[in-house]
Amino acid sequence: MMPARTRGSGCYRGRMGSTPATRTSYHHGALRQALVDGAREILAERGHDQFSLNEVARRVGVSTSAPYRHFRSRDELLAAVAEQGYEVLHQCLERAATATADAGERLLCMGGAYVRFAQDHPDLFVTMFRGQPGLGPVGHESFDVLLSAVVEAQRCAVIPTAPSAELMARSVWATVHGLAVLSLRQPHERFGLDEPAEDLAARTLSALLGL
Amino acid sequence: MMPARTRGSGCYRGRMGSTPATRTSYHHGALRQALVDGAREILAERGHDQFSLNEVARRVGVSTSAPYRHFRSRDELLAAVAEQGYEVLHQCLERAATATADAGERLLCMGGAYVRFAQDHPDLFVTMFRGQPGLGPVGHESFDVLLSAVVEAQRCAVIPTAPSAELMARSVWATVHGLAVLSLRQPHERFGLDEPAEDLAARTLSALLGL
DNA sequence: GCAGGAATGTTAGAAGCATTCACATTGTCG
DNA sequence: CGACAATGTGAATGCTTCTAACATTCCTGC
Repeated sequence: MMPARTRGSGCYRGRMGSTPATRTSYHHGALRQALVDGAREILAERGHDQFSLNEVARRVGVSTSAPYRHFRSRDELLAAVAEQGYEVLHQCLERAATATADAGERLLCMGGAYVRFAQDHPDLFVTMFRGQPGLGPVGHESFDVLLSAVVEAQRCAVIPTAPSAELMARSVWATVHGLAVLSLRQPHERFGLDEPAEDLAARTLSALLGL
Repeated sequence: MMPARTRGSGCYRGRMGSTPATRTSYHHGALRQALVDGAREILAERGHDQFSLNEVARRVGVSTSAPYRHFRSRDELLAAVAEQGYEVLHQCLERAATATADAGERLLCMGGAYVRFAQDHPDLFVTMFRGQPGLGPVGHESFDVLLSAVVEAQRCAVIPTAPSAELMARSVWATVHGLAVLSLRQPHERFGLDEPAEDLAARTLSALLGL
């Protein structure tokens, strides 16, 4: 009944908000992505410890067992969120990488983009680094973007060539990662100074790389 | 009945292992600490996602509601674990700080101690940085140890005095924290090189501080 | 020493969550 | 059009956290 079946994907006309969405057809149409989005909402609102798969289902307007048609487990949904996070991060890094022609400044921009990503999308950032260890394939792509920038900077001799590019990239990643984590945790605890985290990243990276 | 009541604390004669401990008296005697220890065991074995307060209680050999006499909630037990972590970290940092007289080398030792702490006690480390934001009071003490070392190194002019000591300490903390996190997550993924994380820390900090 | 309250532990149970299974509805393809 | 795959539902299981009423033990003031 109800001739509303806009062919699979897209026939979902619930509200974006947090009220239990109303559906017009038996099938949702785009449940998988809706679940990921709903999960992100809840993660952003209540944090990981309060996260509940049942609540995601309720919010999306579907029975609590429906998610299992798309994800084997609650953790797999969170993994999908993390994967989306790696994609967004990858885009942020690539945008930063192409923002400037100077190889040294490029590294600073990328560091800033990393911490800004963490602050703009804490739900994604926390999810990415909470689950099981290991980068997804897209995580490796993100690292490659950084690695290329380091290689290029070494080629231009704007940073020392002393440790290998991989080691140096790892140091850079670790540094900005630490900055991102701590900036999320202790907003400005103890340091009244509210230097934007990206500035702090640029300063720290400058020192680290001898720029 | 049963004249075994070695006066409160200490009358607990369960095994250290993971089998449900047997108790001889009604009262446990040192339940609070036993719960923290049990929690650490489970965290080390199964990780945070599998952590269950009920299981801690079972393992310690006590009913599932007994923990609530000592902790208002499951999270409060985890907070106690985190607090213990900050104490251990503090000791590690102080030991490293007094290991050498050279102000510059001291900073490297402390960085190494930080990542070694994370690797030796991942249960504590993860718990400390998983819960609600903010350092406990003991966390601040740990930071103060680092801050003092930076101040001293600046006084000896072995590191630049350019950014304030607080900012520099924050950079150092962030850097070693990032190294610790990533070393726990990607053991040696992608880098066949298995440079001990402490060496990586020393190298990275040397570059950061211009040592 | 002993009464009685403060600590501490127990049992039973409410409410919520993850997961599964049998079943219902719908899209799709021959 | 008719079967089959995909997708969603309802009910049930066994876990979890947490509360409430009750039991035992410690300890303190008399």
